[in-house]
Amino acid sequence: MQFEEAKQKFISTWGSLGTLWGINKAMAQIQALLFISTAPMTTEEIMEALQISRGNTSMNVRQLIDWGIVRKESRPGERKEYFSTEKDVQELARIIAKERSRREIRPVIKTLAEISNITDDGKPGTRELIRQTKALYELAETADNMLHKIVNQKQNWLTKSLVKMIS
Amino acid sequence: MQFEEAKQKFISTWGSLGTLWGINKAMAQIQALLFISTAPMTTEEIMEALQISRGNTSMNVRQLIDWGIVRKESRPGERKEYFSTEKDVQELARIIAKERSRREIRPVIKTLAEISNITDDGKPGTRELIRQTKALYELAETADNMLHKIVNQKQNWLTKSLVKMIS
DNA sequence: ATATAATTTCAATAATTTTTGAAATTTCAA
DNA sequence: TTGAAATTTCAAAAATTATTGAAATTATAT
Repeated sequence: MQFEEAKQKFISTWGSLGTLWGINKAMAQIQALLFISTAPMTTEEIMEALQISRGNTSMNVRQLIDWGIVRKESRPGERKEYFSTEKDVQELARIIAKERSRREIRPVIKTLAEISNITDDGKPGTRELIRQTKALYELAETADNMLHKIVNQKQNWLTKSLVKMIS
Repeated sequence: MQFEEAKQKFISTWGSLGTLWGINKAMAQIQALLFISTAPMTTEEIMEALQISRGNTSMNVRQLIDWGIVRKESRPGERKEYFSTEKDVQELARIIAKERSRREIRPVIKTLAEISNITDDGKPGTRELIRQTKALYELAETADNMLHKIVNQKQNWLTKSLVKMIS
């Protein structure tokens, strides 16, 4: 496999993986492109590399900036903007985990808490609803906390010491 | 909030959360419905409760069975089938984690390994591609292993002892 | 074995999501 | 300031994904 092929493969793999962390294909592909780029890129260059429109590029780059994954930089004497992504995978994981939690997990946990707190009228249906939503609530809460603990770990968890620890 | 409202809210919340674990809305809603049901349900009852078509119900129930989350049971003297879901949240989490890993994470890890193993021709672009895909590969591999370790934990990880452990 | 209830399949349709592209707006070098 | 380059916006179009419903198939109580 040559460079160009490998590069395309990486971009498309990462792009289709977008769903896994809750973003769309173009957004994930832009991030992938910047992630393996040796220098910040302009809108024009991104459009060219991924064969997508200006509007699409603009909207998705903006979203990546909202997520805190991409940074904008300007160069003196030049009007156009240059974009680059967070290059450290651990920091990337930390940002993604935090954002997904905030955008999707926390709201669900909140709703589960509300539902599991309805008044128990003693009917079996109500009982089961309360019991099961409570169980889900606890699971979600624990998982979410655990995720934060792991990604915020100062020491490098890639060293696998953490994995060994919980084995 | 009354039972009916709470029930609908739970089904729709869980349904929209489907994307988080990679399944579609109808599939997630059926699972939600069964999860808080006090007894196994027939196709007819699911259709009625969720207001969806027979075909849709059939396909999504089958998919849930493929995932190993729903079980079919038949009763002597009755031709129709009854469906029920795994009721234990930890077991549910275990199944979902295992399936998502197998279906989506492992294939991506495999691709990342392939890409990071292309021959280094010394060009900066190639260097960066290799460096970054390797870093992602290691992160993904570690995270995937960790996930398995956690959900397969025999002792109840909801007790938060595990969370405390890695704090 | 048969009749029929139950389930599955799948082409057609609907709903949703993504992308485009051109007009409107903003930005900043000169 | 000015004006052109750059960016953003957003309605329309395209692409994708989900759902329907009726015909075909399967399963089983009698």
